Amino acid sequence: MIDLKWVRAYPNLAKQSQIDRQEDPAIIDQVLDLDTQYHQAQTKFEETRAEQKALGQQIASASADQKSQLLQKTKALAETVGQLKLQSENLQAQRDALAYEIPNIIEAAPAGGETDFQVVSTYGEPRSFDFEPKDHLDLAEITDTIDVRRGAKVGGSRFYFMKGLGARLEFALLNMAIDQATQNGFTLLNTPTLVLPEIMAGTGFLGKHAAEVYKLADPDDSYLIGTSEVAIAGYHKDEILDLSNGPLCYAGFSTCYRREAGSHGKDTRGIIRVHQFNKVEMFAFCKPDDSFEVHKKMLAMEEAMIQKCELPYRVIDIAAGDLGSSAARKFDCEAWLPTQNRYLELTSTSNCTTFQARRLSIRYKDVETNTNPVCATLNGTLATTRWIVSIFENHQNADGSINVPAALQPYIGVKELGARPSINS
RNA sequence: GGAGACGUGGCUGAGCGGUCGAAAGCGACACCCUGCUAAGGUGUUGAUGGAGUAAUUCAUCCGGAGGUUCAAAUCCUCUCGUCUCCGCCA
Repeated sequence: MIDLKWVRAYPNLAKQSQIDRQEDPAIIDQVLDLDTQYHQAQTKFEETRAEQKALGQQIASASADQKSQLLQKTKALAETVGQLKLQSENLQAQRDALAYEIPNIIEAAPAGGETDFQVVSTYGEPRSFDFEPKDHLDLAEITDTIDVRRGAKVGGSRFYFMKGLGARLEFALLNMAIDQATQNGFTLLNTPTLVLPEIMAGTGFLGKHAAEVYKLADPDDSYLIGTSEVAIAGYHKDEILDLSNGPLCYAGFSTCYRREAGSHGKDTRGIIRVHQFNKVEMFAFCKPDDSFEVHKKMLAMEEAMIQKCELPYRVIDIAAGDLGSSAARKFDCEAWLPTQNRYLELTSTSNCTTFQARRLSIRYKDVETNTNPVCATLNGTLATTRWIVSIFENHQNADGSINVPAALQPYIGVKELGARPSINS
């Protein structure tokens, strides 16, 4: 949720943020109007309630004949108090419901929609092949490392089996990510993959993108997480954190589930877009002022990982209109995909500023001012199953075998994923 | 899944329906004393929201949600969580 105090102070900036996001700016005035109404109602309630309490005190020490008089008075007052309370609560609920719909205030992101991103940097050159490169699915069949057909038989479309060295490569990648995260001071967390509704709502995934999330059927009301970001954000729900030693950084490992509801026909081949995958995700809780620096660090760690995998890539600054509701700013790393002649998103790191923490009531102890301000949260991908697509395509050989990047070799124990003799011959 | 116990402030732990935002202890912080260390003394010490330049002041919060009452941490109902025993089981 956005900071209503801030919106009250800077309504025009809030409106500009909405415009940059290509959203309706009128909602700002609407929410401020409800906020004013709520405060008026609340004040009225508090005054009346104070009166009621004062009278109540008198009753305790009143003599018998005074008592019955006072009781009559307070009974009537109690009813008024009840009504005023109800009015105030209704207005508050209305205000909050509206405020919940407002996405985070953007932070220096380029204005515009999906195609208005800015390229921040590029690294490496797309490899030129002296043979016709195969796509990751053909390579998967040749090396017998990913079984999409049987995945569909068992789990339906967009499911797959990682097999043999393919499965090993996945673990290798994730383990390398875990090592890098740990070496950078991130604490490893293996998280729940089912979470309660309030956790899902708190991270901002139940707004407009609720259709992307799996929900369990009736007697159970939990959700399957689409990223461990959800679980880690919830990890410190309702807590006051000690950030005196710097940001609290976690690396969450989890399986992730996505319905991919709005993406029929997109990336249908292979494992680029699937319902289930594994991911190591970075997550940080920090002071809002530190969030920009932490954001840079996460981006740098993502780039280091991709470089270890020896993939050509670029970094883009996502445009405001393409940001999720929680993010104030987002950088994606996209690796080159030779057979599609385009870049494919491998990582994404968002600064959610105080948006998630406010919803989840996560604060930190500020010893200087002796207050507990809301903290900022950030997240960033460190490695996923999807990276294998890019590794396959960029490191393939003419016979369909795949070279394992040097940095990954210690984790998997082989230098290449060999072509199957039956297909090779 | 069945039976029972419990859920209070950073922690431990009291709390008759009104004077309880809540005793006490610990911890933390400040100051004092003591020639180091250690110990001792005194005081301060919850959060959120509103009003005020401010001192201050009002309201709300005792797992959560309802209810009874003029008044609820205290009574009632439901719910969640923790622990113990049993059943089942990776």
